Amino acid sequence: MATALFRSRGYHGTPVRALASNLKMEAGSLYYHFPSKQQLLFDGFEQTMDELLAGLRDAVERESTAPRRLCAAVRFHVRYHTEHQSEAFVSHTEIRALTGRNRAAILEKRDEYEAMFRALIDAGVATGEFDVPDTGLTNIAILTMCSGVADWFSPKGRLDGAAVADRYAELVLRMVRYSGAAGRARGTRAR
Amino acid sequence: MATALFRSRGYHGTPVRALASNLKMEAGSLYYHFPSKQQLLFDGFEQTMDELLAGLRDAVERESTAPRRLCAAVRFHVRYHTEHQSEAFVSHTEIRALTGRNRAAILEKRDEYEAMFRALIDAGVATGEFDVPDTGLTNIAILTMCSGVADWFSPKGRLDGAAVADRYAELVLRMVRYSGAAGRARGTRAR
DNA sequence: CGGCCTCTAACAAACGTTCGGTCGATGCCG
DNA sequence: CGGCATCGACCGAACGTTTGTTAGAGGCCG
Repeated sequence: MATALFRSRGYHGTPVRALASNLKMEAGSLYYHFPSKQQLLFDGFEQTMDELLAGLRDAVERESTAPRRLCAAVRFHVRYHTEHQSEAFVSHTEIRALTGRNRAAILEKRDEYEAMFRALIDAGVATGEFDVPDTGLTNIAILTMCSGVADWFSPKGRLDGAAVADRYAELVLRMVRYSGAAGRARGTRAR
Repeated sequence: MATALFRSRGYHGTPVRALASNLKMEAGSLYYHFPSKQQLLFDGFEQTMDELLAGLRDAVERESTAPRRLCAAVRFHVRYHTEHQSEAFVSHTEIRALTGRNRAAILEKRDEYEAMFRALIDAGVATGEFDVPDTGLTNIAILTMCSGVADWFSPKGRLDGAAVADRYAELVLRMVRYSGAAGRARGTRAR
C-alpha cells in the first residue's frame, strides 16, 4: 500500500519509484493507473475523510443520550485510527503536501468532522450532563488526543484497538465531567 | 528561520535553495555555516529536545505536591508548544526524516521526556491523589493531547498561550481525577 | 593585507512524468 | 479449431527539471 510508505517516509520523501517497487512494478507503469503522484495522495485522503465522516455519523446515530453519543464517537474515532493507522496518520501529517484546491477540499471535510464532534459536546452541555469551561478548546483537545493514537499505537502492543478505545472513552468522559463516567465507558460499547 | 519552512513544507519538501533564500542568501552560502541539510534539521531537533527536558525539570522542581507538579509540567509543555510552535511541530512530524543515529539520539531524549512525565503521574497514584486505570495509556494520552497544541494554536486566536496552558492543566487534572481540580488550575500558575 | 562571508557555476544523482514497444489473455470470424 | 485483431497491463528508456553539495573566485571590513 502506498499509504504505508507515505507514513514512514512522508509524501515528499517517497519517490514514485519506491511506490512502484512496493507494488512490484516499474515507475512508469504506475502512471497507467494514476495520473500523478499528487492524485494518488489525494485519493487516499478523500477516502479516509469520507470513511471518517460516514463512520462517525453512523456511530452516533445508534445512541440517544449525549454521554453515550460522545462515547460512541470517541470509540469509533480511536478504533478507526488503530485499524487504519497508516491512512489516519498520513491524513494528519501530509495535509501540507496537498496542492491548492486538493488541500481546500480536504480541509473542508476535516472542518465538517470537527463540527460534528463539537455538536456532541454542545448537546451534553445544553442538557447539563456535561460541564466544560470552554467547548471549543475541549473539543480540539479531545480530537488531537484521540487522533494521536495513530502516532503510537502498535498492533503488537499490550492493548488492542478496542481496549484503547474504551479507555479513551472514559478519559473523555472525565474531561467533560460526566459524573457517571466510572462504570460507563465499557458499558456503552457499540459492538 | 529554517524551522518555519520545515513546518509548512516538511523537511523533504523544502529545498536547500528555499532555506537559503529565506535568509536572503544563495544556496551555496549556507554550506559555510552548516555541513549538510540533515545536520541543520538535527541541530534544531537537539536544541528543542534539550530545552524541553531542561524546562520540564525546572518547572517541576518548583512544586512539591503531585497535582501541582503535574499541573506545572502540563503548563510548561503547552506554553513551550505555543511559544516555540514551529520547533515543537517539526520535532513531532519530522522525526522520520532523521537518519540512523540522529534519529536514535532524538528518540532517546524523547523517551526520557516521556518517562519524566510518567513519573509525575505515578507519584500522584502512589499517594492516592490520582486515580487512573492505566498510567501508561493516560500518560501518552496527555502528552499527545498537549503536543497537539502545536498543530492548531494561533497567536492571533481567541486564547493566548497562557490561557490555553491553564485550561489544558485543568483538563489533565480531570483525566487523573484529582478531586480539587476545579479551582486549582489557575491557582498553581507558575509565572 | 588577511580573514570572514557570500557569490556564481557546476556537478552527479534523483526526481516526476512521458512514450513507444511488448507480451499474454481474450474475443471474433471463417 | 486455427488465425488474427484487440485490449489491458507492464516494461525500459528517455525527457527535462530539481535535488544536495562542492569548488573557486571575489568583496567587505578590520
